[in-house]
Amino acid sequence: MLRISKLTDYAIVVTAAMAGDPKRIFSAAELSSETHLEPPTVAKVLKMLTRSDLVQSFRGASGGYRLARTPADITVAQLIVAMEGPIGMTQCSVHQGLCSTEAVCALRGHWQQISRAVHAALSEMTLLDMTRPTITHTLVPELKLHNQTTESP
Amino acid sequence: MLRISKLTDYAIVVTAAMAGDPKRIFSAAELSSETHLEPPTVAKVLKMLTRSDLVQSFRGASGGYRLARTPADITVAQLIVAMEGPIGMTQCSVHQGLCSTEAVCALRGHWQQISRAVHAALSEMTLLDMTRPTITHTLVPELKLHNQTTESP
DNA sequence: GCAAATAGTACAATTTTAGTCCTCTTTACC
DNA sequence: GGTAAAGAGGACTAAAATTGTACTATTTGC
Ligand code: FES
Ligand code: FES
Repeated sequence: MLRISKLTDYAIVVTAAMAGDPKRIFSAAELSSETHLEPPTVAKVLKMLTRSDLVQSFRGASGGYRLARTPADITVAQLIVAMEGPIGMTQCSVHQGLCSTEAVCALRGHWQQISRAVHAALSEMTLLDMTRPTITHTLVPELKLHNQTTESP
Repeated sequence: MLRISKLTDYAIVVTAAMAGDPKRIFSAAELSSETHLEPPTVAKVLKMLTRSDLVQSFRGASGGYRLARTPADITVAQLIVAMEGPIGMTQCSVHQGLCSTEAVCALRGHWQQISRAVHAALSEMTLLDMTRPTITHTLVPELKLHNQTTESP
């Protein structure tokens, strides 16, 4: 299914909520009730994002979190990388020894190429885009070109 | 990490091996020794691919498997879909009820857009491409346009 | 009929992921 | 200075998904 983890999904929900008011400092509890996610989960996500410098944290009473940059400068790719590590689709992008003859195997280079393409696609969507009304920048005509033979349940 | 499953990886290794001689009928055992993957694993993968009509199977003595189409007509996207189901990156692409207010949530549509972009990227790589020497069709200049701020170990 | 080979299904073990909790440190405010 | 609010960090449990394997049935060539 080629999916991101739930935690990553949450991270985007939470940051999208923060993007609604980029200057404001939100406590984890506030974000929890706003997003309807469990407080410990929200806290965990925010901590991870803080370590990657995508959000700023303020400790102490009346502390909280704030986006470290403007929503337009935070991409989905960055969020995914922060939560899951580098985008690489195969084991063999990292290790080797899976394939027939490692030395001869052409697949590896191609996987890296594919990963870059995916990364590029994910880099084009920013948090700002995500907060816009859904079908905003409709590239609908373009989409018709790829008629999904593979449906979507 | 946004990765495909190992089984999917194997599927591509196996089909790439078959692409080396598209007309030939390989037994699962042959493919196993050629790819250095365990026989039961190779068998499982081939069965799944058969159900999606990406490979043809021939039962009985001297039976085996063969690609159902030419390598140029089988894309990585098709292989991934065959192994993992439709490409959709989030839960919320399928279910709903995760986000603040489902009705208002702008994310869902954007996720679908992203998934389509990824699918398009994966559709551009065929099995034929995969069997070519690694850096074959270098779209390198194009890649430079997206300077990865997020590195890649 | 027999042997080779796939189909299909079911299962156990492993590995990941999710989710929670607890303790420590920092800071605002009285 | 004391107290309470809030985050940092890590450890731990439980649940889910993935892997890998085994077994039985069916098909086909000789
Ligand atoms: S399949 Fe990844 S290096 Fe060969
Ligand atoms: S986050 Fe997916 S629908 Fe809102």
